[in-house]
Amino acid sequence: MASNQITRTANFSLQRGCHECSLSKLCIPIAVESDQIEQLEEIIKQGRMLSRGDYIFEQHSPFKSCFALRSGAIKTFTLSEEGEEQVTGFYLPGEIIGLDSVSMDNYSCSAVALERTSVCEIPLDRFEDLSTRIPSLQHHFFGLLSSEIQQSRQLSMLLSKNTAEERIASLLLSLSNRFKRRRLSETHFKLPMPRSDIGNYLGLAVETVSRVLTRFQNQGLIKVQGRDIEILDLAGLQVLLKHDTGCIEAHAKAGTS
Amino acid sequence: MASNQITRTANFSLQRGCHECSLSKLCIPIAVESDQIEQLEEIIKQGRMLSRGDYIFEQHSPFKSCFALRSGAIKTFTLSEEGEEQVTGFYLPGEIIGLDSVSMDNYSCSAVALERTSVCEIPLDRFEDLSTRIPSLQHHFFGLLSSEIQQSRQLSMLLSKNTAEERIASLLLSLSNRFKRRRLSETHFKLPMPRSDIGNYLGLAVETVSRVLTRFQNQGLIKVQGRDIEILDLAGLQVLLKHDTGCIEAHAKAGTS
DNA sequence: CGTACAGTTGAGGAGATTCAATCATCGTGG
DNA sequence: CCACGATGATTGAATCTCCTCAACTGTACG
Repeated sequence: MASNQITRTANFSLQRGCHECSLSKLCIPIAVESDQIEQLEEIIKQGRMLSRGDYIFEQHSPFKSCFALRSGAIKTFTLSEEGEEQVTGFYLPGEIIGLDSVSMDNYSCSAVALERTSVCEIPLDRFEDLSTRIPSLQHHFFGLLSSEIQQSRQLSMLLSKNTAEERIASLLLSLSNRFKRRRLSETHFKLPMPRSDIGNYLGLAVETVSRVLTRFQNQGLIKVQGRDIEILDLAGLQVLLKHDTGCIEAHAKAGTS
Repeated sequence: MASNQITRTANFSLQRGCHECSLSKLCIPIAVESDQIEQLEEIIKQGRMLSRGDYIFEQHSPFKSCFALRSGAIKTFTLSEEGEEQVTGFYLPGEIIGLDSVSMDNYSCSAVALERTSVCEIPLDRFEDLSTRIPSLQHHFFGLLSSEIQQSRQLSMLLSKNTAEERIASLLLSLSNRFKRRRLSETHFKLPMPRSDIGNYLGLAVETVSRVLTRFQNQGLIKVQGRDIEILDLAGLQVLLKHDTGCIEAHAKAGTS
């Protein structure tokens, strides 16, 4: 059971709170004045640690909270009746998961850690309450939800119109951008997910993902070594997507407005 | 210019307000007490009429309002740099458009009437303001945005995993459900959009849409006569989608929670 | 009544999938 | 510490679905 896995890893604070968090300029705190940040900290449960494979929440279980990702990486997915998995998103630090289940009774997907990960819990009833008192917070949250819609739309567009190469280029560039935003290298990073998850997410067979990556390598666009990716020709990848405006951001998840 | 088309059709009230609107149980009013409904009416501009081809708003123009669809039908779409159209959604009475642009500076897509249509305008700054005073309204709007995310996710899943037949079956069933919700026939209706828009939306060539529809007809699932659709075997269509839970609702847009 | 436009139908081709086999990598236990 | 199994990743060959191109038919509207 997932719930066991969650409780197995103790709840302890990595840091004292949002005001000291290195991600505060990417995450929710960006929406509130510094003198209101303690009200935010009051409702947010800090830094739960998770190991790879641990569930943050499970599809169909009662919805209570969204989660802000502090470190690590998370994938969300749904299971069909036949138990087939469908990956719906990858999330990196500073991004928020569970937005698609807000004000639903149950989570519409499961979330699982792809590596050692820590998250902050945002109980939504208390957050809604706080939002009515801090209009800028409400405004920000509307924006988060809205941009999540837009990003999901762009994913749909990517899936409906673009080839395998374009889809994978798009994902690589999205990851690159998101690493860059955190002041990490935009050209050299490690994929947090296996090929199978990439394929599942992008509507491609694992084999196709593999083939495209080696093709990119042969073209001198990237250098692949397992999950280690080095982008040699950023512009070259971008050219592949020139068709669809903004699809570079298609997988970038909530976090900035 | 689209703005000309908008002003060309005069702004006049079809009905006095939300409290008399036949869609009040599908639309925003469902979220507020009857004694608060006048506060809602105060900020909502009623019943602007539009002809086929008229724009409700245009991509990249400044975002101000969302719109509730009162009658008719609307499609939303984006244009790529090369001017290629990408249909992002179809909307029917009781549903709300513009949610993907909330708290953005500009609309992220254009919205155009597919037939004679009337809409109610919801200026978002005033709506946000009202939301802080009516928590149930804020809660409802969070829910609207959230379910829009979910529906967009389900569309992504549909596009990434399903065949042409499954996609089209899904759209037909979605329309059927949405007509049913408005107490119209769920088995006999008129498609508000041309085949090209269906194909564009579902990531299929027009020819494929046509072929699948005739195939469905030959299989006795439906009866097609141009845009006139009669579903002869509702269960049969549903069987085609048994794989993906919920994708029947994938195209159903915001309106109920 | 003819000109657009929307929709249908057919033939051929391309991209991605599936099936199958091989290779690499990582964590674990002997 | 190395061998081993398991999982992840790669590569090849055959197949299939859907797209493209093309021609044709039907329909709406001036």
